[in-house]
Amino acid sequence: MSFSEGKKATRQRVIMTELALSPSVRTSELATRLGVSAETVRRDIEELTRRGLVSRTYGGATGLQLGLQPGFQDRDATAVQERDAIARMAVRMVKPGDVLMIDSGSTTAHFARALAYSVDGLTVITNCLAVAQALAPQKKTRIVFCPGEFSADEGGVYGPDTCAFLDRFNADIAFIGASGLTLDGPNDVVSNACWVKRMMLERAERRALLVTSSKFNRRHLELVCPLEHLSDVVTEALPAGPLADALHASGVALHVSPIGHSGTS
Amino acid sequence: MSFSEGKKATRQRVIMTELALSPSVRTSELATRLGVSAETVRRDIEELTRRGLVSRTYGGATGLQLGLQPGFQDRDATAVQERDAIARMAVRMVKPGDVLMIDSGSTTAHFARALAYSVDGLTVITNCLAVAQALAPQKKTRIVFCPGEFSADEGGVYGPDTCAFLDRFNADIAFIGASGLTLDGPNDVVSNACWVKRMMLERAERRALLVTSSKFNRRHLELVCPLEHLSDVVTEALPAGPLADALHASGVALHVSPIGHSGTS
DNA sequence: ATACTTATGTGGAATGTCCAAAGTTTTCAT
DNA sequence: ATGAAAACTTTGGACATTCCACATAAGTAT
Repeated sequence: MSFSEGKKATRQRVIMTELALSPSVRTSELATRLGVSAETVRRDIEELTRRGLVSRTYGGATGLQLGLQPGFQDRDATAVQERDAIARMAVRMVKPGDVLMIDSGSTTAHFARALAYSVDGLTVITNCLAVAQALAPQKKTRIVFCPGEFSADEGGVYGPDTCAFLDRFNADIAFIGASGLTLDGPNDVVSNACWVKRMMLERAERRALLVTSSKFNRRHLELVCPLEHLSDVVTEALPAGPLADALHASGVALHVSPIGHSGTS
Repeated sequence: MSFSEGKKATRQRVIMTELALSPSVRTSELATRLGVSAETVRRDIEELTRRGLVSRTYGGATGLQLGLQPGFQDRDATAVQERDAIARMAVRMVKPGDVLMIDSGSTTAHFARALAYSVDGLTVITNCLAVAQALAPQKKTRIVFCPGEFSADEGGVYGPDTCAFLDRFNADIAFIGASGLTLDGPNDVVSNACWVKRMMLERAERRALLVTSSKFNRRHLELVCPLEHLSDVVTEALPAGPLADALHASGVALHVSPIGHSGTS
């Protein structure tokens, strides 16, 4: 049983630690600090870069943008325009003084950003780090954060504690996201997330789903709830075929916000 | 009526934008892209660095650690070396598998970043956004987040919910920060924060205070606890005079980590 | 216009970085 | 032990970046 972990691994761990403390490191400094040649450090950095843990620069390396969580930000980078459009449309559902529940997810985080400087006097209950962060600068918004186990992939907290906590509150509107939307209803990959969504829906007067049209007809592990449980769906393109019919039949209010109102670089 | 904002300002804005998109920029590339000499870009970067907006590197610049709130950030920008030293020292108190409670604050956030890639298999209970964010990429760490009202200034959650939640757990070590440290003990400006700190101290085996020496003998609104309640104090310079005596008399283990072991820019 | 401050460009010396090739040490399986 | 592979250091030359002093340009107030 090896208790040590190999010199290379140790070195690279030091590099990562250093990088967590300051935004950039220099090859030469690391070399002296680690007592190895610059070439070795270069190789280490090269390897870490290949593994996607750091970003190489001339003369050293930098950590990658924090909040660039693999699962989270990946999705966040794509479809910015779509999410913008949805966010803008969803903001119009909110009026000053409302109590909102906002689910974790990249679309809902976008929504929170749009909300921050648009509506005053809100109370927002969320399990999502990015949402809290987005709303934080707006002092007139009260933010209640849920307890739970933090998941880096989702950028939020989950678990029984989260659900039990949510159960104590009443909200005007719940805004949730989803991995997919089918005739059955919204679904998600992660079971824990489903429970949180369900709880939010249960405790809110209006129940809005925020999804990009790319999620239409995508079926994932677990169904969040039947379509009829939703009161509103906000998206950026008209659904077609059976899904459109099902939405209509369920009495869901459909908010469609075509892209292209304001260019975000 | 100036509609434009001056060439320099525009240039620097471009630099910031570029930096928001990729973790680092190169002087040479910016120079050609902006159509100015490298010397000018260098001067721009230098100025941005002085303003605390970017961090200069050899050959370019990188953005600074994201995820730190404004009020938070302000304090964080200062005394980086001190906090680094403290963080490194504090990390040595932690062993794999420990259960930690980490308070919100800029020093503790720094500590969390240092911890992220240094020790495996931790469970961290925290009320601080930045701490969760720092630890998130390290998959082997379990992060439990407290409920509560989110305070943008402090970058964490507070309130009765927070305290009640903490009361359910037992930890090996609690790491707390403070606004000041006097003969009486650690104190803080914000009453809510004090309660959280107290609760953490109460639920942990070892009780460590992380403070920069600039906090010595500073008296603020509320006393967190008497000196004797602490088991460890981690700082970067030896306290002097009565404070030193008091610490010694209280049986507190003092960990001093002088600055300058590893030059980080 | 003139004087003054601020921005920007230029050139060269000093220093730092990169890369590849070759030599040395360490590690490890047999 | 022994040989082979992996890891590391060294070396030297090509190239990039920095720094500094000074020249030039642009903008501002008098």
